[in-house]
Formats: sequence, structure tokens, C-alpha cells
Amino acid sequence: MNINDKEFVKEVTSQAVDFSQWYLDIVLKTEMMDYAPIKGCMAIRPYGYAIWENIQQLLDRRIKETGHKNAYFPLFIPESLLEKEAEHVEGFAPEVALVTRGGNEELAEKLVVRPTSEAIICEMYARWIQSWRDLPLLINQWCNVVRWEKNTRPFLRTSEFLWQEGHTVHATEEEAQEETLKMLGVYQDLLESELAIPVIPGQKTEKEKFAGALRTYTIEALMADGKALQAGTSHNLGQHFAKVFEIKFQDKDDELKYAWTTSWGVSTRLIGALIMVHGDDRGLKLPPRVAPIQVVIVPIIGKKSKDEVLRRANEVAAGLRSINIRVELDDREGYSPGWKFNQWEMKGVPLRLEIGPRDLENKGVTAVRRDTGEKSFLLDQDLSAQLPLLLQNIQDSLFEHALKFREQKTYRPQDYGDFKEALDEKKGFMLAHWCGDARCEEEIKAGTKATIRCIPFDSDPKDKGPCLFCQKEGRPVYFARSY
RNA sequence: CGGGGCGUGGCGCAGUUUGGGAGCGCGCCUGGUUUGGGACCAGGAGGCCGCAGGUUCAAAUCCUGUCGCCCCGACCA
Repeated sequence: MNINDKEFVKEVTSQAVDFSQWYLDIVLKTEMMDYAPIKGCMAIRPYGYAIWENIQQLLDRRIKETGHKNAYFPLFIPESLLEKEAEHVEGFAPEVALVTRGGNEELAEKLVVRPTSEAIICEMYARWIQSWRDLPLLINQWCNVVRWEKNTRPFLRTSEFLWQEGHTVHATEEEAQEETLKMLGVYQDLLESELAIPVIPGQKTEKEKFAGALRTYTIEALMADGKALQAGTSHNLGQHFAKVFEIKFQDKDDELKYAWTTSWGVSTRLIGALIMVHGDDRGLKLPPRVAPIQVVIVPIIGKKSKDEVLRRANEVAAGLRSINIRVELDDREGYSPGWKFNQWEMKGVPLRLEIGPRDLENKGVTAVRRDTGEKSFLLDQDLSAQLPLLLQNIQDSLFEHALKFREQKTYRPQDYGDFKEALDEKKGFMLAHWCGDARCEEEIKAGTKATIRCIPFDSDPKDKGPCLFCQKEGRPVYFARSY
């Protein structure tokens, strides 16, 4: 039997049996999170939080490199502020948590727990901006937000979640648009080069756009069960918020003008994406760039060789640390090597090194990849040169694997019947023409539960065809059932 | 908010039909033997059976209510 076919992890439901249960088993058993005693809320445990910290670090660097600064705004938003932008309040009202009391007193004005911070931030921006010289204003904040969700799932949709939200102000529409697309590009780069998740960037339809936005852009990823996940969004807010919050500036031509704002965010949902894009029946498969532990060393301790093996294992660990590899030496006693192998595979550690008497004799270590199960023997003298390459190789092949999967799962249905059949039987993305009419979009959703994930940027302008629903001429868009 | 399911040591469950000892497996603790794909032996700790009422000589079990969680749908990062 091939090692990959053996059922090592008995506690985890198979993806094929019940994908949703598989997901829940994984997040609990790898100790990424635990349910908290509040509906829809979770405790993010150290192993899950370490992934978030890695994502934060990789993204924060990019946010700063593109000229943004971090700041922090209040958790509470006076209800009247949230209500200023009509579409915005309509979009978020059903899911806000309200604070009505402070201490022993009823509040004169109720406070919304931020579901997103446009309102409070724009309120502050109006005070800070007077001249074109104050622009662009480029700020990001890392924080938690609360949305009272009816249907929650760990990491994918929780009542409270962690994210970053960038909020920028510009003098011109063109600049705001450029910013909106630039940050979408940053997200795409983050996902593809760090999380090894290929995404489709594009624009959201009117129906799917952010409440209060002029235009919303998105990166869409495909999960292993064929459902799409919105992994990040970037909004051109036009002058909607500037007008209601009075963000005005005096331009070079002396005229007082309303500014243009944008906002963009990604959340802890990305952790859910990592799990569902790369994971398999044996557990997580973490890309080395975000894995809390990149290399785990499992010493094979025999009675006679114990001291020698442990000494060598410690040496190897120290050597890897010195070249900035995140390494863990699992020298726990009382667990057999086989048990540890399974444990660390479930936790998705990209590479395992086994060091036992045989390896000592051969002056090397045995390396086993989590993604392919491939075993190799590395000489001690080659370790510091080989391991970074091996990790990069794993990173690349995870991305390639996910990309190939997405390509195989992207169909071009001929007609509506074909579309419905493919959705049910093959799942995945359906690239089909759409006339642009919201009514067709609505009908398709009602009939199939599939939504337009995005209008992709990269489609050929000459690619025209009959709308999936009404047959009028349209352009290609991605449909899918989604999380 | 609709439909379904579940609440019994840390986890997974049996026991509830037909009321009367709170049990099993895993995990945990101690000691010993082990260690190249989830080791073994011996001893041990741990639960007012989600909560509140009620029926009864007696309730995990029957009745009423209530709370929570999970899954699937309608709405959303």
C-alpha cells in the first residue's frame, strides 16, 4: 500500500464523506481554535494565531511598502454616525451589535460595535483634512470587528473576527481608483506568493458590492470542495462617504472639493482558505511561508543511541534556527515516533526530519515532505543549503497543485442547462457570459444558488457571447456557489 | 429566521424505549519496559448526566419549560 493511501489519522472525517465535518475536525484537532461560550465566537489558539501573525507580518510589510501607516480607531461607533450613509447602514444594520448601557446608566446615544470602520474613520478624517496638501491620506488599522451573523463557521464566518482595514483619502477619482486596484494587487500577491493560493481578481457586480461603495473589487479563490471563497476586497467608495461626513479640501485651484475615499480588507478568513485549499484527509498542509513550524525534527531514540541522537538533533535544530528556519524539535518522551509523525502531519508542518541511529551512521537526516510524502536522505553538510530550497520547492508545488486544481475545476458551460448540471456534478467555477442585467443575475442565483463571484480583469474584450440566462450579448464572468 | 441533530469525566460514545448500581474506549497522572509510521504492563485521578421546575419511595431515564451548541437553507469578510 502506498503510504499516502493509508489511513493514519482516524479522528479526522474524510473530505469525501463530509467536507464540512472534515473542516471542523481539522480546526479543532490541530488546536487552531476552540469554540468559546458565545454564539459564533471562537478562541484562536496559539497554533492558529501563529498563522495569523505570519500573515499579518507579511501583509503589514506590504501595506507599509505601499506608503500606508498604521493607526487605531475606536471599537464603538455612535449609532448616528453609522446611519449617515444610507446604503451603508442598510447593509450593516441587520448584523450590528448595539451597546445600550454603560455601567449603571442607559446611554443617551446607543453605540454600535464596529462591523467595519468607515463611519468612525471618515468622521475623524473630516477633521484632519483641509488642503490638497493633506492628501493622499493613507491609513490602515489592524483590529477586530463584530457582525452578528446567523450562520457561523470557524474562521470563515464568525461573529467577531480579526482583520485589517485600510482607509484612504484622495484628491481625485483617478487616484482613488488607482489605490483601490493597487491594494487588490497587494492582496493577490500576498495570497499567491505567501499563502500559495491562486486567485481570480475582478470586479463585483452591483448586487454583490460593498454597502456604500461605488465599485468593489475582489480576489476569489476556489476551495477543495469546489466552492468559491471571497478572500479579500477593495472598494472605491467614490465620494459617498466624503459627502456625508464632509471630507472636503481646498484644491490647488482654490476650490473646495469633496475627497475620494477607498477601503480594503482581508481577515482571519484567510486561515480558513489555507485549510480548505491545501488540506487533505490527513490534515493541514501549510505553505512554508506562513507555517508556524516549517521543519519538525523527530528524533528516533533507541536505548543505546539516546544521548547521541538527541545531541545531534539539537545541533541540527540550532543550525536551522541560525538560518531563520522555524524549527521545532519534538523530543517528548512517551510518544512513539509514529505517533509524532501523524500528529505533525495533521498539523500541516511542511517538512519533517527524522534523526535516528541509522542517520547518525550515514552522517545525515531523513527528510519527509508533507505535501507529497516523498522521503529523501540529506547529508549533514548539505542541510543548510538544501533545506531552504526544499521549503521553497514545497511552497511552489503547493501553489502549482492548487492552480492546476482550479483550472481543472473551471468549466465553460454551453448553456443554462449545461451550467446547472456542471454546478451540481462538477462544482467549481463556471466561466459564462452575462449580459450585465441584475435580473438575470438574480434569476440564476434563485435557480442554482450560484452567484457571480466576479467580472474578471483578464478576459479578452473580444470574448462576447449570449448571456447564460437571457441570451443577449454579454461578457464572461465567474459564477460559483460560495462560502 | 425556518428545517434537522446533539447536550452523560478532557474527547468520542453506551445507558433513556421498560425509573432502582454512572459505565466503556481514547486521553490524563504515577512507576517500569519501549521507541525508523498512532507501543506495552501495572496502579490511579476525574462526572451534582446542560439548566430549572414537576411526577415518584426513588429520575441520566417520565412530564413541562428553558438555555446552549452543531449541521443544512434564506442574509453576509
